[in-house]
Amino acid sequence: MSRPSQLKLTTTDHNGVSVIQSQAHASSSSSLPAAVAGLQQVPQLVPTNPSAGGGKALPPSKMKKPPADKDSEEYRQRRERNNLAVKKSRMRSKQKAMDTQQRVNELKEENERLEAKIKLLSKELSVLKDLFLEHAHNLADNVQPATRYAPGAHCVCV
Amino acid sequence: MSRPSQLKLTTTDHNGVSVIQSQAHASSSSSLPAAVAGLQQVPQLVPTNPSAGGGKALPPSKMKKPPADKDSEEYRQRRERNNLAVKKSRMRSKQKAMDTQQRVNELKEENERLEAKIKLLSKELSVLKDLFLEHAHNLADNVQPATRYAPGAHCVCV
DNA sequence: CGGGATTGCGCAATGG
DNA sequence: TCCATTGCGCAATCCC
Repeated sequence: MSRPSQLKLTTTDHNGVSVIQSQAHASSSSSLPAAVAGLQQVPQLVPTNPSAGGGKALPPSKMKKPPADKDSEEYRQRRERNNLAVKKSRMRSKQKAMDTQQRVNELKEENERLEAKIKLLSKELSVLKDLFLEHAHNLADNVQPATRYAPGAHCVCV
Repeated sequence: MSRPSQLKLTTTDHNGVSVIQSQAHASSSSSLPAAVAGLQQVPQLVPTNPSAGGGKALPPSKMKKPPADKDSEEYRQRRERNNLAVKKSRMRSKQKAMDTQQRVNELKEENERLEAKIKLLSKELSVLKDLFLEHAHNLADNVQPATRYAPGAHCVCV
């Protein structure tokens, strides 16, 4: 049935969110080449949505998703891991795209090859048929002067 | 041409930047958590490096690069525009990828079609050639013994 | 419940 | 100057 997997999320975001970002730390970031983008994103209120709509069967587990303490060491670790995963995923995605593009090129080439072959075969066939025709005419002339083929008729022996 | 395009930004360690972004606003409806990504990025030090290395030809224009005043109205405007552009660009990118994939499928189909045709033509050609051989034999053997076709051979005149 | 893989998104640098 | 593209990080999900 329908897959509600994709939230719509009409983000008409006006984020006028107030944020406090204090982070005085020697981020152990993986020394990215361009630390250029040393940004940081500040999370916004995360709805600790406890009792969602139809929820009911779920045991009342604590459901704690603390505000992702940016200072937390574990947090940074998770972030770094994810960043890595993201990079990997994107690389593969890009690679796949390139592969697909290349496949197109290969197929196009192959296509040309095949078309050329078809052209060749067609020509060969044509020549052979003409030969046959001629032969047929000869036979007709010599053997049966009476039986004439109408113009355009062919004699194909199979 | 040395292009200092890539800032190195040796963030050796004091990356500890603390920023305070207070913009308490009646977040009115925007508090919508559903706006899952209502984040904000905090910029990092942007080296307002005025006296760069080899620069020289450029007229001493004001060279104003205010560290992106987040509060600036114009800033927000630019950001929003860019976000829009980004979204658009990504959409096109994705679309292109899908198109490419579809192209692969089409080409594959076309290929099969062509190969089938080749097979057909080849067969036709083969038959015709055999016929030729047959006739050649007949002629060579003699000019008399009428039907002397090999078992299975046919002579069809059309 | 954990953890990598994806995905949508915003920011900034850069290209045109 | 503006838009387009691209690399990157964050967070929410998806999916084992």
